Amino acid sequence: MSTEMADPAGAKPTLRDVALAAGVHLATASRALSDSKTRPVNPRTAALVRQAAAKLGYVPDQVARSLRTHRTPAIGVLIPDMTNPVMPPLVRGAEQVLAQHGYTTLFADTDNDQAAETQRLAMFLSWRVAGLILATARRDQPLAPELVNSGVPVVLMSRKLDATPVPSATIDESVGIAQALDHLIGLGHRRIAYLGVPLWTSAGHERLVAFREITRDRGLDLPPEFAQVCDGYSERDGEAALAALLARPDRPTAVLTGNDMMALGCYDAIRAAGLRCPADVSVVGYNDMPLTHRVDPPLTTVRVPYFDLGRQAASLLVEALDDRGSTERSVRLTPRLLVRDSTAPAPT
Amino acid sequence: MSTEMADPAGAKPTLRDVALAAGVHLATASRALSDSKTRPVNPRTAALVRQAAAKLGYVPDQVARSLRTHRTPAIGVLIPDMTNPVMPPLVRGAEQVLAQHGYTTLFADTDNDQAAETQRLAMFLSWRVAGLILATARRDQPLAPELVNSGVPVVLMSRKLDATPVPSATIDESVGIAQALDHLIGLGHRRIAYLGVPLWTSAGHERLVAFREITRDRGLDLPPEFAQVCDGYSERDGEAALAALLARPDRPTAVLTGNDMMALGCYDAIRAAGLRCPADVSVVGYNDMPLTHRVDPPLTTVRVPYFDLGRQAASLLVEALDDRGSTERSVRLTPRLLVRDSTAPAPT
DNA sequence: TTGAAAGCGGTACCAT
DNA sequence: ATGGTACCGCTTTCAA
Repeated sequence: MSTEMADPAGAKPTLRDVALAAGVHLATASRALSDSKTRPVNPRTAALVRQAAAKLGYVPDQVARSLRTHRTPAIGVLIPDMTNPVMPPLVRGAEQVLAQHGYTTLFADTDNDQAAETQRLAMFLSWRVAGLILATARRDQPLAPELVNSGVPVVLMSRKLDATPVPSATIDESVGIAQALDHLIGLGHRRIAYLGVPLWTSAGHERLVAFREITRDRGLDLPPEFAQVCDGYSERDGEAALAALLARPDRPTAVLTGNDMMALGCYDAIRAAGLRCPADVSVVGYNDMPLTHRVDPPLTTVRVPYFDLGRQAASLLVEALDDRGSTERSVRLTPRLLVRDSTAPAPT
Repeated sequence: MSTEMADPAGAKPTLRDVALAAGVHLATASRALSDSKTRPVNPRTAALVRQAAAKLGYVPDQVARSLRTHRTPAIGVLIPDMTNPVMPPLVRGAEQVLAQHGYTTLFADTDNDQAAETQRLAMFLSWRVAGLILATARRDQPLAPELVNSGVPVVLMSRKLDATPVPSATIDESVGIAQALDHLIGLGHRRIAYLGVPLWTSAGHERLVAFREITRDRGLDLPPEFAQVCDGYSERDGEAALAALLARPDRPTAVLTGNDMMALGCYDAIRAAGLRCPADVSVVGYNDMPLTHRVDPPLTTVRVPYFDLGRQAASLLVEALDDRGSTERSVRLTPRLLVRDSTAPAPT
C-alpha cells in the first residue's frame, strides 16, 4: 500500500541503488566508496559512483557493515555518576578522541548500581563493542567474568584494580598528596589530618596510603586518628569527621581532604568550633571542582587533569585496537597543587 | 592456524551453536530466546534452548538483529559541552530512561562546534539510530537537512527552534523570571536589571523576553539598558555588564542574570564599585549550579529541574517510537526560585 | 579493473 | 510447535 518514492524519506537508498544509478555493479560501488588504496578502482568509475551516492543522499549502513566485517567501531563508556564533578571532563575527553578515530561512544551512567552496570555491560557486549572504558571499577572487585572472557579490550579510567593488571589512565596520587603536605609543612604545620574518601576506589586508597607514607617520611608523628576515611563524599561527611578531631586537645592545625566537598564541610566544622580558616586551621581540598575558587575562603586544592585523563584513556584503547602488538600499557598523569586562600602559616 | 576452543574467548557462540547444542533448529532457537508471546514454542524446548544458551555463554548479536529487523535500539544524544553544569543531569536523566526501555545511548559532545556536530550526526545516522536527542539546537538554525529527510525522530532537550516545531522538553522560562522578579519586587526593588545569556538558545531568548514583559506588566519603568544581553556566559561577562550599570546615577538596586556564573561576576562588580551584596545590590542567578549555596553570599537563584528534563526528553522520544500514532508533543517543566542570601530589601 | 556470488548472525514467513 | 529458507546491506574472495 505504500507508494514508491524516489528520494524523500521512507526508504534509505542502499548501495544497490547507488550502483544502479551509477550503472556499475554493487561490488564496484562498494569498492569505489571504500578505501581506494587497497582496492583498484578506475578513477572515472569511482567519481561516477560517488556522484550517484551524493545525489541519492546515500549513507552507508554501519550495521550491515559491522555484521559483515565483524568490526564494530563503537566503544562503551561506563560512568558511575555524572553528577560527580570529575566525570564530565573525563567523558568529554574520551569521546573527543574516540570520535577523532572514528569510534562512536556508547554511554551509560550506572548510578553506582551493580545491577545497572551489569545491564549496561550486557547491552554493550551485545553490540559487539570494540572496547570498553570503565570509570566504575572498584579496587577489590575483579572485572565481571562475562567481560573478561568476552575478550573485549578494557581500559580503566581514573581507577585501577588491586589484583588484576588492567590497562588504565590514572593520576599519581602520591604526587598530589605530597605537594599538599609539603605546602602545609612549609607553612609550619605539624599536626596535619587527612579525611579521606571511601577506599573502594583505587584513588581513595592511594591517597590514604600516600598520606601515611609521606607524613612518616617527613618525620611527622601523627596520632592514627589523624588519618581517617569517611563514609561518603559529602560536606557533612567532612564536617563530622573534622568536628571530632577539633574537639581534641591536640587538634590539627591543618586538614587535607579526599575531595573538595569534604573540604567545604571542614569549613563548617571549623566555624562551628569557633575557629577560623585559614587563621586557625588550614584546609586543602582535592579535585578543584568548579567554583572552589569562589567559596569563602577560596579553596587551596589539588587540581587533577581529568580532561586529559579521559583523552589518555581513550588513546590507550584506540592504540590497543589499532596495533595488534601494542603491549597493553597504562598511563599516569600528574596533578598539581593550586594554592589559594584556605591555607596559611600554622598558628603559633 | 588458530586452535578451535570450546568456550574460551576467541569466537563467540552464535545462535547456530546454541541450536546445535540444544538439538533443535536454528529458527526454533531464535523463537525460544525471543518473545514467547508472539511465537508458539514448547516450554520444554524453550527451556532446553535457554539452558544451552546459558552454558555456551551465548550473547545475541545486536548488530545482526538490527540488520534483519531494521530496528536499531539506539538513541543518539548530542551535547554542546559537558562542561556546562546543566548538561550532566540532562544526560544522566536521558540515559536512565533510555536504558530502561532497552535503548543504548550514543553520546557525543560537540564542543559547540558545527563541524563536530555534523560529523557526529553522520555517525549516528550511519548507525541507523532509532531517534535523536539534541541539546545543541540553536534558535535560528533549522535542523540539518540530512537530519530532516533522514526521517529520524528528534526531540530537543532544553532547547527549541524559532521557526520549526520540533518536539521538545524545556522549562517555562517566564515562570522562573517571574518568580525572581516578584521576589525582588516584594523586597521593594524597582530598578532591576537583567543581564542575559546570549540569544542563540531559545532559553536565552525567552528569558529576555519574559523579563521585558513581566517588568512592563508589573509597572516597572526601566531604561532599555537595564535589560541587556552579554556576549558570553562567564563571570567576566557578568562583571563587565554590571560594572557599567553601576556607574549610572540611576543604578539598579537588584540584578537578575541569565546564569549563575554571571551572577557571581556581579558580586565582583558590586565589590569593585565599593558596594555590598545584598545590602546595596541584590543578585539573583539562574540554574542553581553546584556550590552556589557555598559562595559568599549564598546565591539566590532559579533552580531548574534538569535531571527531570532529561528524563522527559527521553520519554517523549521513546513514546513516539513505541506508539506509531502518538502526536508529537512537547513537555514543559517548571523551575522554582531558591531564595538564599544574595537578595535583601531594597536600600532606602 | 570489474562482475559474480557467498555469507556475516539473526528474523520471520511459509510449509509441514 | 518446529523445520526450511529467503534475506537484511554490505564486504570480500574468486573469476573473468
